[in-house]
Amino acid sequence: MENYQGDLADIVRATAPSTLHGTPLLPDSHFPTSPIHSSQDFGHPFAFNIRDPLFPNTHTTPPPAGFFYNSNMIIKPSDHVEDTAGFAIATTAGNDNTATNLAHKVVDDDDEMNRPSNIFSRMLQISPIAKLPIPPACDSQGLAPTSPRGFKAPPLLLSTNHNLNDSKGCLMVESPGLQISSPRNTGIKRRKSQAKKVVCIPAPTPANSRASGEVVPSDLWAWRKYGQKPIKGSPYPRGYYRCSSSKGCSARKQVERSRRDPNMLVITYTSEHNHPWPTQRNALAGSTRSQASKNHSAAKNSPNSRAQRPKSPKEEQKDMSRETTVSSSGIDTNSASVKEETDQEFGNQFEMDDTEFEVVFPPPALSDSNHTEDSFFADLGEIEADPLDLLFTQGFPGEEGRENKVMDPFSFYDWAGNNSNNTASATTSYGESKRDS
DNA sequence: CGGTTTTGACCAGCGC
DNA sequence: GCGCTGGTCAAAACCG
Repeated sequence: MENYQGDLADIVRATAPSTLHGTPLLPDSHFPTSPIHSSQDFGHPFAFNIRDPLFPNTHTTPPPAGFFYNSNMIIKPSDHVEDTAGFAIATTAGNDNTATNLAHKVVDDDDEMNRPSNIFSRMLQISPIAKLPIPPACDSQGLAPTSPRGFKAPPLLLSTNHNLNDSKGCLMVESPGLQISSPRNTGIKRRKSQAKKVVCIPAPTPANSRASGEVVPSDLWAWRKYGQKPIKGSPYPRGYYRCSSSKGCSARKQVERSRRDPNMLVITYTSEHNHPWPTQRNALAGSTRSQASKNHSAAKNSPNSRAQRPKSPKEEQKDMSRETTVSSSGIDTNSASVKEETDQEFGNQFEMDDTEFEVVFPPPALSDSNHTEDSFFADLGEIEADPLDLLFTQGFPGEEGRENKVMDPFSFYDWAGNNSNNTASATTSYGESKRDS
């Protein structure tokens, strides 16, 4: 998989779970042996003729399974998709990337569709024909139906704005309960239409959250936070990150919690990386602040202030604690619940223009986490036994600091930044030099 | 010292 | 044109 790169790869690499139901996630050949890719590999994430970390299926070479890549995020016009999706990813695209095209391209490889999924693979899926009750999911605002399991929500509409004949073309998911990015539907951003990818993922554990309660899902890209804003209608602020792996890289992402389901994160990727994804995170300065120190810092440095901090760090922490149940191993058992319960697929039909699609979401994280915990950890056992575990215990070539560290299957959310056990921070510490000062 | 995060200020898009 | 809102800038603080 020397050809793929990007967020997915990052996550795949950082994600230990490699089996589900005892099935290997992917052939070894699907795993990258090197994080370094040819220059052609780091093109526009939204172009379908090049390798897109979030849309591996659009490429001729089978992408590595797992997470985004694992076909898990599938938009498929008519075929029934049995595979499970990792996350819902809505992509805005330019020119020929109509939703339909997108859909067809995305599902080009049926093998990918049927590839077994990983532990996260069922968190949120898009598949064609399920006729199931819709579980909580994210919209562009991270809105998720708060309905209990079995709740039947209105159909989702995934459509393309055909009024835009250029890069403004947007893939939209429209629904009272789900809605993914749109130029005019200004949930994420309303400025110049920009290619975006919206990804919903389960929120990282509090261990991976910042003192403010902000969670920082991470990938191999190095992100530097450059801003945070309170979002109207949402109790959670949105964090703004830009790629710090390379000077001049315009890749950015926005991270915010789902309003209705705080356990879900909505990550919006904009622009593209113009460089290979980093082989290592070399800069630790400012990036390895321990949670404790962060808490301290936060407490010390956050005297005020504006709505960016709707709650004090402590309050946020409390909230986080309430929102997620963390096992002694630091694993978010709510996520575990999701993982476990997603065995029952929930679907929701939507359409993309004249093509019908279906989004399958994970079931809500139920309160009876105890119920799921056992099975979850049972699955962890599987994970640990998986050969791919090597990838996460020994790391990849060139990944100093990761070797010999058994990664929390959820730790991919933050490879280090906020977890002192890890040495690198996905949201920190890479190449971009400080603004000349 | 070089990197990050924090956060107040500013800018720009959009609706009215 | 104005106000609202989201996105970005950049100085200061912080960390290893």
